[in-house]
Amino acid sequence: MSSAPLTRKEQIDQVATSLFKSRGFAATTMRDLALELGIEAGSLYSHIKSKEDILQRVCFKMADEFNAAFNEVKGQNVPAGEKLRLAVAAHVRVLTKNPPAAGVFLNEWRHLSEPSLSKFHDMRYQYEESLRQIVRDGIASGEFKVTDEKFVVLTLLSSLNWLHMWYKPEGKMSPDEIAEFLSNLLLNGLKNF
Amino acid sequence: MSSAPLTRKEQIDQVATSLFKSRGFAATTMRDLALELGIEAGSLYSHIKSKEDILQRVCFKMADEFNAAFNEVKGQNVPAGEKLRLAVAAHVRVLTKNPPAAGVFLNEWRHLSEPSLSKFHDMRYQYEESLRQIVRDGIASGEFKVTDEKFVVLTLLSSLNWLHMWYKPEGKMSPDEIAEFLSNLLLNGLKNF
DNA sequence: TACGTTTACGAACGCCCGTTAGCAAATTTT
DNA sequence: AAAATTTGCTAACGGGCGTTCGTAAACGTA
Repeated sequence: MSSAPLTRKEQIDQVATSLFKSRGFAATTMRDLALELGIEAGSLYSHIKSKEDILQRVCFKMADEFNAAFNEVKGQNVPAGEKLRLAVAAHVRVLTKNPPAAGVFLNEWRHLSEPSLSKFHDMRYQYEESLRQIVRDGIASGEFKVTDEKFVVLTLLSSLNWLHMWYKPEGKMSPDEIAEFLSNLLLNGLKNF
Repeated sequence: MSSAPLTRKEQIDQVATSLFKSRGFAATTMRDLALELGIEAGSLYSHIKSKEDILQRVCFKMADEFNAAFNEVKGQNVPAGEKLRLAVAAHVRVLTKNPPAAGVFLNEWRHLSEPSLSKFHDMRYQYEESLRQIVRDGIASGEFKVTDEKFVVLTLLSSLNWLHMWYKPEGKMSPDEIAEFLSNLLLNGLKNF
């Protein structure tokens, strides 16, 4: 359970991520960040290219993790309901593994500049589209009674993506239990939970 | 259907709200705002006290609207499921009546400074607590099978509060239809919609 | 016509921002 | 031990920020 030794650059990314999440990207200054690390602001530039450089690294690293987790689900040959359950679990697992990075990924991506911003948009669209496909399959097979798969996926992601706001690793529910709870709630509803 | 003539101050609030929502509070400059209004930055201060002054007005005005809409639901003597349905409808109605203001209320409140920030936190806690009470009543009466009312309310609000991100007044669904869709999804689930 | 109010201008203020440059320790590699 | 690399400092840059100030048109009202 020992953590690998972080390079200075990784330390910077990590501390910046936590500041970006709690104060926002725009409201976090390089001097704040340096102070947190016990060095001077100018010293940061021995390790990083720019402030946005950090943001890009965090955002695309998280995007990769979401995709990797989801790709393991995609291939499986199971009913839509079960596949959605697995997708939710994968999503929750990534979200809870690194809540600060998840927060930056979800809320601060809009401070990316082009062409990173467009690339980010594209990746997110693909991810959502894959989820919509699962819901469409469930509708086609009669498993889901709903008709508007866009609306369903938006609601699904919305309810998942606030998790990082209140999730605490030391809380009483594990990521898997959270995933199960959310799956049940969304698939069966409050009345038939 | 004619709109009342806006005072200059109300115009400023309105334009600022839309900028705060699309660019964020911190990334919106007074010079941006002035440009949008066709005046100089200094001229703004003939009408407003400060940049945060605008933010406060938007946030607390929205908070009042949420409370007002919810208070009409609170008093009604109906089963928990029905009451939750009404609360969702009320919430959606406020959310969709002014999406930019809703966006600022939901995402930019953290740029409030004390004591406004604490006041805001308190109001939101009260709102959430009222929702939790409905869920608790539903659990006590056996109407809801779930056990963790905190989790339920967090998920409920999460799925509602992203509405402003994609809702367009000219879209094919009315606020009431959206409310009904969301209520069904949350109460009955994807499988029994 | 005179007067108070509303609305706006344009310049400037003090401050903070991201970033750069040149230099010097410290650390690692050879 | 020498060389190369990593890490950090101090000082400063150009620029943008929210805001203030004194002034002046424009406007509604008497």
